[in-house]
Amino acid sequence: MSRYDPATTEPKWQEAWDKAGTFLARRDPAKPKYYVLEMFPYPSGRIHMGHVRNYTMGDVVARYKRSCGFSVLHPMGWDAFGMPAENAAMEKGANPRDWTYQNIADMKQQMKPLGFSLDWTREFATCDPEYYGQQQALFIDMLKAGLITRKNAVVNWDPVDMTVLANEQVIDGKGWRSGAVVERKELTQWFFRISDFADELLEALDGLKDWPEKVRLMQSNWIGKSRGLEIDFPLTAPTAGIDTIPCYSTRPDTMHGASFVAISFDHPLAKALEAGNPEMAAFNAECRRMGTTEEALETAEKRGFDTGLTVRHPAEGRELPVWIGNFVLMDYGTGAVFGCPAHDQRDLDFARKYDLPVRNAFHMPGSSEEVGTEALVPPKTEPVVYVDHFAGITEATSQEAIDRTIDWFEEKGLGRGQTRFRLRDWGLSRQRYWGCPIPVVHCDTCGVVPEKKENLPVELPHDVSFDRPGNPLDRHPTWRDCACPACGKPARRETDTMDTFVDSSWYFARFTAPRATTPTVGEEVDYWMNVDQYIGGIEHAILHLLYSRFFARAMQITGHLPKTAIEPFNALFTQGMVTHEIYMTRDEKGRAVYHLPEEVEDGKLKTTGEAVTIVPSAKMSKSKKNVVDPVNIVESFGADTARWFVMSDSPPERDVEWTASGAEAAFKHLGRVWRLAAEVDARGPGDATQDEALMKAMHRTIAEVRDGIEGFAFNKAVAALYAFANAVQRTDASAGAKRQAMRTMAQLMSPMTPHLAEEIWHMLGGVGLVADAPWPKADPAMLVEDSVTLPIQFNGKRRSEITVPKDLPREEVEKRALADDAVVRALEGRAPKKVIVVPGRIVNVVA
RNA sequence: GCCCGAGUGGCGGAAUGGUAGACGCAGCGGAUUCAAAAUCCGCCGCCGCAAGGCAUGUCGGUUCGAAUCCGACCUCGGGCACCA
Repeated sequence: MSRYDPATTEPKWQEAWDKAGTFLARRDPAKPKYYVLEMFPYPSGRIHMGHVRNYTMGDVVARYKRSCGFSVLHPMGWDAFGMPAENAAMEKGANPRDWTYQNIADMKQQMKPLGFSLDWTREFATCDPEYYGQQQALFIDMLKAGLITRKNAVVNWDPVDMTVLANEQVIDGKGWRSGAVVERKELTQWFFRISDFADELLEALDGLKDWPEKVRLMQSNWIGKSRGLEIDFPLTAPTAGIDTIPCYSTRPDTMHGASFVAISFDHPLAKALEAGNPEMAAFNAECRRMGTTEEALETAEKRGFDTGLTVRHPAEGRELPVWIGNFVLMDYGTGAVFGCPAHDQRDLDFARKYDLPVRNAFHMPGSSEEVGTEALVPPKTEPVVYVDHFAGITEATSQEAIDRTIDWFEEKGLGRGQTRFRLRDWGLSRQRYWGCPIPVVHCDTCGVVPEKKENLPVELPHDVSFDRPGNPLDRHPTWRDCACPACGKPARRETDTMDTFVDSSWYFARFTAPRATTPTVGEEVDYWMNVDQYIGGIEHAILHLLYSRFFARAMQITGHLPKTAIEPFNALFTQGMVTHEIYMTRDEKGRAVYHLPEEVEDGKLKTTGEAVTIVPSAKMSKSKKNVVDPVNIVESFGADTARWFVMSDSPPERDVEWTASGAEAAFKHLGRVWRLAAEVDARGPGDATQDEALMKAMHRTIAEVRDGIEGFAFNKAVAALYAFANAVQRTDASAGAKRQAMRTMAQLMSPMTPHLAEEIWHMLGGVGLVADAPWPKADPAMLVEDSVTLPIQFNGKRRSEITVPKDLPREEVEKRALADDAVVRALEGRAPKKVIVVPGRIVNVVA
């Protein structure tokens, strides 16, 4: 062999690892453990470059930690429930279960050649009855522990298809299949009581030192702890048995500027009034068609309807009109707010539109400007001058004024200071087939009864039809029928299934004992939990991670996790996407037509020669056809090339653009490394001590690769390895020193390019597998240089540089700098005002 | 709309208060070759003949010194509770 051939080399070493059981996770009390986990994939059927990047990062960490002497757990599984299987059933007549398992088989076959150091014996899919049966057991335990409740919630309802729609199935307020205008419908559903843990989940964020700051911030804002005031606004004429409208506000200091009260279209008062007012009923009905997302609500045009009722200002006694506002959510606070147009932009827009008064509650010191079209929102930390303030405040920061106003209202008995959270309970019911059945039974005598654990799993029926919309479980001839677990009389199963977020909220714990007949096993979770390093996309920063954090607590309360695992993920890393240019032409009607990268050459279509428009890099997506299939890359260049490329160039947290030239360059480099190893005389003379320059470069590289991997800067580790290859290529060192250098090269590259590393390790006479070799250590003595080059600045601009011995005293450095030609010229005979010497870094002469 | 993040050569990026552009891609020049592929060596921010000047999304500030810290803005990306 005169050239590196991945097609024969890669399978060879994969077989060697398999045969030796190299990557099986074993509980070993003599070693520290390390659990590295990548967010498991949805089995779409094809792996994509995003998967390759995600799993390569995890693999680099797993292999590195293994070399450092840890007992590593690095498992893989499938997040297998979800809507795409049902869509495939509707579109292609596939059975969701068969479709999903075929996809899993396909994806596994595509993933295996990439050579990840996974323990495949622990693989499972969330749609395995052995998995979701244990999830049902967890549900029952959590229900009994009071962690789950039932209440009403609003869903998107398609009145034509008679089915519940997911938010992504609502397009411009219409059902994606039927095109019917979507309605809001209230259903009784199951909820995890996550809001009971709001404060706890918030406080514990501080302890997550190895999570990205941005993720902690996002979670903190999502939980949204606020302190405010609940104030009762008495109706001047009580209506429908309602005599006050309680409002919650985090800015009670603006109460003097209150000029209206807005209630939700779902507020009890609105519901009572609309019965006798067709116009109002029509307005409310329109509001209720708005969709259920916060985004839809916030971006919709602000509209209102005057109820004709008035309330009294609780502190000032004046009358304020009561409006229905399409921007007020019944789920938040009390479903009613007071509007202060002077100090809130949304309220101001609303007031201008409906000609409501605008009153200043305060102004900035030294001014008293009228509010025009822009609300006056002062910074929280600077004092403002309060106008006619009932709580006796004249000048204060808004935070001080908020606190004092809350106290004042509490003293007078007119309001209640409250801490509230934005976080709502987690609705887990889904009106769908392809999910984990909720293990409860509805009995006419006993009501809602949890299934007995010995009857688990409540298994999904296989014989289902998707010939019409809706949940096939509802119309299955026999599945619903069962005996009540309490009284034994005929009863009906719950046909709702669980949100797929439930499946992914505890899978990490299941990997520690994937075949157990209980959800977890004490000694296994005690040893393996927590996940030491979790890696996945930033799109999961809030929901998946927050739900998992809640689940860890709920599992601890129900005895399925130890107290030490209350936060399941010690360290989190969020990686960027893999992107690619988009190639586009237009058809005769001007519509965009997209082309696969392999159909394009030099900016032209290979078939017709037509020039394509190149749209800058975007997330790889099937619809834009800017996808590169990892299978093709592995076939042309080998797994190591794909792995090396996705680790190089871009920092892992940022997006990386896939380019054909970049992939080829990676391939060429691996060939060069192989050649460098092949050229080394495996028995040639010489030893490392004689070639200090090469050995210094080697130790520097050891340190840089270590720092790069530990600091999640794989691109820098790769850059260091490129530089080291250049050093080896250019050296005239002895065969012995080169051999040493290239063996270390094999070790340092092994986390990224494990197959090539095994090959050259073997060529150079390395003992056993490089995967089993202990990680090389950088010798601190080899990392220091004797002299250092210092740039010399004059007034902060670089003018020259001097090379001085490393330990030269500061005064001597200053003396030599001032003697420098460029400095002498710039000083023009003047004396310097100041000379700043930063040892080892820079000299700045200030004149 | 709200919350979070990112913007540096032709391109991906490095430098996280101290020489802006490590390393790689593309490009240019050379060696080798009958020729090509492969490989190797060198050059490579912009303007300028040069001296020098200008450059890290934009504008302003702090500092002896700012890509890095602060303020305002612009653009792009992620999330917004039933996509996974």
